[in-house]
Amino acid sequence: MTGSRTRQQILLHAARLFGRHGYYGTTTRDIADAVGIRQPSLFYHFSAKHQILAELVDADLRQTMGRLAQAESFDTSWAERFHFFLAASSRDYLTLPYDARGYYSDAIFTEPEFQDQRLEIERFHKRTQQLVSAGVDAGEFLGVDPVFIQRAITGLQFEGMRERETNATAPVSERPLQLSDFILRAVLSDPARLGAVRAATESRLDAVDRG
Amino acid sequence: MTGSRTRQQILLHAARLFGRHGYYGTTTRDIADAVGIRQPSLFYHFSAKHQILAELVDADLRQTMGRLAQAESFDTSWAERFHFFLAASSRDYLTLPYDARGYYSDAIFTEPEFQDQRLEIERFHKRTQQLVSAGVDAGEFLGVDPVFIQRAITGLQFEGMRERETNATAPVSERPLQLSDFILRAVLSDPARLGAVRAATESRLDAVDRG
DNA sequence: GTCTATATTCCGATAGAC
DNA sequence: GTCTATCGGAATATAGAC
Repeated sequence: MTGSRTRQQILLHAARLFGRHGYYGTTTRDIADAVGIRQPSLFYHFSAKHQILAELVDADLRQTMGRLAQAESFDTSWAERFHFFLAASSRDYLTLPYDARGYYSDAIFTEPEFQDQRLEIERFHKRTQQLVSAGVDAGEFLGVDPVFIQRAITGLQFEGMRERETNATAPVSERPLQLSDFILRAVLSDPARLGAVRAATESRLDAVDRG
Repeated sequence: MTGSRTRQQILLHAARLFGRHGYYGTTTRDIADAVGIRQPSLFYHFSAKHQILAELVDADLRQTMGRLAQAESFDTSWAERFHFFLAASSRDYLTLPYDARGYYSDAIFTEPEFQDQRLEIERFHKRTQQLVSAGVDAGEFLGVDPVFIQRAITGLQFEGMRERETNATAPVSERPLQLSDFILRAVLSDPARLGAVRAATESRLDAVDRG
């Protein structure tokens, strides 16, 4: 993410405060205090409070959509594609200092100033549902409702974000594979495949890290 | 829930608005407009805005804790107890006109005026984790992290509440068993048991309905 | 780029008439 | 039990000095 050091600090602390107290529960004064500047100084870097959240969501959606494209590009089973996507995009919580994925279902995006984000989130949700549908059609997944699964992912990632922002001792490094294992166990027609699927994801994540 | 008709209308519309826009994103004027009264008239029925949310949470926690006690009282396997609790407490979304379960992880409860609710929610989370741990110790469940499972339930129910409040066409009647099946499939050591476990829950829910 | 000072709007809550 | 009128405080955002 580009911008001056102060600008990055604003994004970092805003993401953490939004995660703890929500968008409306966080004031521009709270953000400024966390950064160590006065409240009006925020408006030199951002034209409005909602621009801060919009930029956080845009950056995260770009990365998450990239993870989806990366997963789809693998020449492998739907189970491995899905598991990799879930683990990799969840793991991005760890490597990014801030993350707004948990807001993907938030009612905040019904506000007119967030229309661009709402439309992009809808596209992302649709593509996630298509990934699940493909696995169902191929017989790899049980006849689950793709909309339910997509909403389950959103709920689990929202809760994961909350856990990171509200619980300093959260064992966050285990969560990405816990989450992807949890969802795959719930949808796989043959749960015995999970061990191999997980191993494939681990080797792909290692490859991504090295290259 | 006791109280005059207007008081019940306030609780109903407040729950829906909190679900759509969050606690801070909902103003007392929004609630009053939905009920069809003027904003100060709210304060004849409730001494403060936070008393509205507190009452919603108290009523829901009473019911949910009752479901947990009911599930624990059954002389059966941990899988059947857990599945019944998840389906029954999720189904309460349908029979109650309003519900605040989705807020159980909300940062709002770190505010001092919600201390009572925070402590009761912590007790509820602990008991849920104990139910999962018992199933793990008995070998019925995989060696999952009870804290992760409890947070997963919270995330899934939060998303379920959001779906009900933001999507008028949501197929909400299927969600309770979808949710309990989803979680049980993810934790059962022997996934083949799910059919029987689900059947047991369905017959228990029928029995509960008949009295 | 950050500051002080302040405009403006909005929110929760109270007072008192009916 | 609901209303009109309004208070006090807090929130976002702007103006202009440094």
